[in-house]
Amino acid sequence: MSDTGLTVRTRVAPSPTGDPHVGTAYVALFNLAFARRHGGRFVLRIEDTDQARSTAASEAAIVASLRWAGIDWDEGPDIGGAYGPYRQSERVALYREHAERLVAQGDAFHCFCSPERLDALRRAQRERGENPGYDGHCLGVSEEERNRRLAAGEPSVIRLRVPRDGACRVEDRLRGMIEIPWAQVDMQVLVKSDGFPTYHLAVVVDDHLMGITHVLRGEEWIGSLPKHALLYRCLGWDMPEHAHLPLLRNPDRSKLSKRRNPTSLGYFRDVGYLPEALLNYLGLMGWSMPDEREIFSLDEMVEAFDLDRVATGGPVFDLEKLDWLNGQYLRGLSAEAFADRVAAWGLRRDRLLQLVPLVQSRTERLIDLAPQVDYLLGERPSLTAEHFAHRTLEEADCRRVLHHVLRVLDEMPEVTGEALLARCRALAESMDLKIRDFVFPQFVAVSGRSVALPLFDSVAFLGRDLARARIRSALEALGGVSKKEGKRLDRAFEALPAGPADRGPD
RNA sequence: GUCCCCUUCGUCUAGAGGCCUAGGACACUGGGUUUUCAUCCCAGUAACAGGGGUUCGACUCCCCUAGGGGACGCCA
Repeated sequence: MSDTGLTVRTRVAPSPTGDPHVGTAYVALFNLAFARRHGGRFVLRIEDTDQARSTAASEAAIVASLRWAGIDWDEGPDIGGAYGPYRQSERVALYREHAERLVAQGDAFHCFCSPERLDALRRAQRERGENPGYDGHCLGVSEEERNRRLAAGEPSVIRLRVPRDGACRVEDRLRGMIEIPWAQVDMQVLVKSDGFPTYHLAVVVDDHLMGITHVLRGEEWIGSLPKHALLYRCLGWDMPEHAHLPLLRNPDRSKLSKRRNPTSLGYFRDVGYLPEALLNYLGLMGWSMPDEREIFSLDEMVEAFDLDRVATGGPVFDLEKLDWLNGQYLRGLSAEAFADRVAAWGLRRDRLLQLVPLVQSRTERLIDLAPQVDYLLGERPSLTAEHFAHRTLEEADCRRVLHHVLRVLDEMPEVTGEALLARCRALAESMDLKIRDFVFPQFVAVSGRSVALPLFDSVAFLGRDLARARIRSALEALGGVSKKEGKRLDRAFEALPAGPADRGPD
């Protein structure tokens, strides 16, 4: 609060491990609005402490997407600031230093347990019906032994020492006092064996060092609150005020996920939502204007923002209302502005250039161009099961193919025509299908017809998210995939020789 | 399973004990304007999860139950 006399500082801290998520923009919006409202500063910090999954490409995409959405930060990895660096991989020494201090104080300890042991431990605990958690095995390691094993280069991590009795009480700005028994809190790893910190250590150290006064983050973090509170205490720091925002939900009320819905900011851009409409819509999720106005700009939201008006129930991310809102914005544009938006969206030269290799050889008169690319520049027709009638493939086969392709799409780090072709060739072969047949349901799903421009290039042009949405909707047209069938298909996919690579995060 | 969070129309929400015969928006239905369609305008259907308290009075406060969600990783 501004009444603390301190400058309000908030941050959003995405992890660069995948496509830019609409939830990131949502949390960023609230942090931004709160900071601006109180004349404070809003910071972008990149949490790239997972060396295996973080990529520079993802970071770049996130930065670009947030900017596209209209989110602006005062400090960040791309623009610098007084509290840098703003990329956690560049702050490792800092975490190390604090971790060592915690070890010296006896608040943390080295652990030499192998992943295999921990795995077996957790399995056994679950079998016994106990809560999985570290058993304190290395708590008994003497200082001499520890130093010897460390000197010998034995792999180790640093864990937080957590009290066993009592409960941790922390005030949440939105939900009031939250009390969690310490027995529920695991002895969390703070420093991994690669020397990198985990989220829990890094977030506390950075939020403190960067002068963050208010942490507005997703509800999913409530369970980690005790660890963070304990770290603040052990390090002798004041804890920033915490407010856990509700989680955006799928229509079935589970946490919004890319497996069930479009979640990538790129999707919203490619389909043609205006960033100001998207931001407005996100502002309607769990928050309302004092006068109940539903159409408002970012500036208007900033002016009126008040944490007391944040609701705690998880809002369903409902595309229908977003569509209406986007329509309001689109219709409100001048003819000039509208034309500019259309051009910037789909008729850019670079975008058109991507189309040329697909259409040039098939074109005799320019007027014939539009019908060829209709499904690439526009929505494809809606489908029914009849669209999938095929001389050899049954509906069940089509479902199987589409489901598996969806999995492939999820797993590919980058969707290119060539990569997709290679992947689908292998998949078709291991499913004992001719590529020609394998490709049929995809043509229908993606283009709405069985004959269209080259499939894989079409998918690449549309992009992962749009393609995913169309295949999902095709699957619906085929009667939908029940939870049970989904599991069965997942298993079938995983059993295929050309099956899965690593599945990405949501 | 354990812990935690949440619960107003199908959906987003207003409501901080009497102003509530529960308001608005999307969606839906009906009507009007319009060369079709859309826009736009008007009207309508539709909710306080259930049960106990507290109180003169509960959507609003407390408790229990139910339902939903999240977390239980060398991921964030």
